[in-house]
Amino acid sequence: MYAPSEAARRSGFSLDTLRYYEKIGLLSDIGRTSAGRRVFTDEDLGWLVLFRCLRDTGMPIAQMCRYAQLAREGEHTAGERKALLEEHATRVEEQMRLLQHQYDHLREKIRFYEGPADSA
Amino acid sequence: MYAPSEAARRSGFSLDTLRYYEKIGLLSDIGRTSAGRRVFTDEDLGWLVLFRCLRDTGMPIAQMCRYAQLAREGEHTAGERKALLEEHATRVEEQMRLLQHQYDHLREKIRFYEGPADSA
DNA sequence: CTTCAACCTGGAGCGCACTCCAGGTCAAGC
DNA sequence: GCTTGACCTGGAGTGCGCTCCAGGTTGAAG
Repeated sequence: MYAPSEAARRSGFSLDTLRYYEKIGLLSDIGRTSAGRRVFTDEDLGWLVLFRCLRDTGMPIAQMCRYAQLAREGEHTAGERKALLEEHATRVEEQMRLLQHQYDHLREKIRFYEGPADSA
Repeated sequence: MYAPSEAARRSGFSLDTLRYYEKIGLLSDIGRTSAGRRVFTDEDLGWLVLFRCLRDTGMPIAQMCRYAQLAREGEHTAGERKALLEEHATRVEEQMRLLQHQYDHLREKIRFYEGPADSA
């Protein structure tokens, strides 16, 4: 059981972002104290860790919502969920290749500044 | 000498983006025909390739503007420009590490769907 | 000579993912 | 019992990087 600030700290999302994620239905069934304050469980934290992973790899929020929705629908959507993650992983691989490629370019550009004269 | 559409095709930026880059001063001194149409040189294309590289690696436009401004100021800013690129390269390395890390997480998550039962 | 696609301008609009704000509630420590 | 700070809500605002639009011009092809 974690207070909002603790959940924010552990997940790396801001308090506002946690509230936002609940508002748009990405997080659901977040517990509340009698006074209405949110209480995050370890399971909620697990979701947040997943969302962190998906966001850091560039998945749009709409797609995360879709994944979360599927998970709520039950075990029979496991195949679809897996497919969704695999498609995403493929896109991430593409992204990594591009990033590596452009990084190499960048390093080459920097080398121009080390050797002979250059401009631009 | 390239027409706008050709420059767009070769650089991977849209026509609107090329115009936008000129408007904000990222591109400057783009040639014009007597009728006012843009004419891109090989040097301009070289800049666009660099901008493509920097954008793809996540550099904010403001920083690219700063780099372009330095280049316009002359050879004596070479050190500063190099430093700017190196700092950026360092951030890109960080980004690559994070991406790889989260990609590994993602692959692990996918493996859960392959083996025993799982949810979430 | 007409047509049509490519181009021009200034400025408005958009999509995304938050982020901030005002005004209010509540719990714990002094 | 009062202060303080973490929390609540609904809704407005922000920053980034484009993207689109209206209304007009140009120039090569048929």
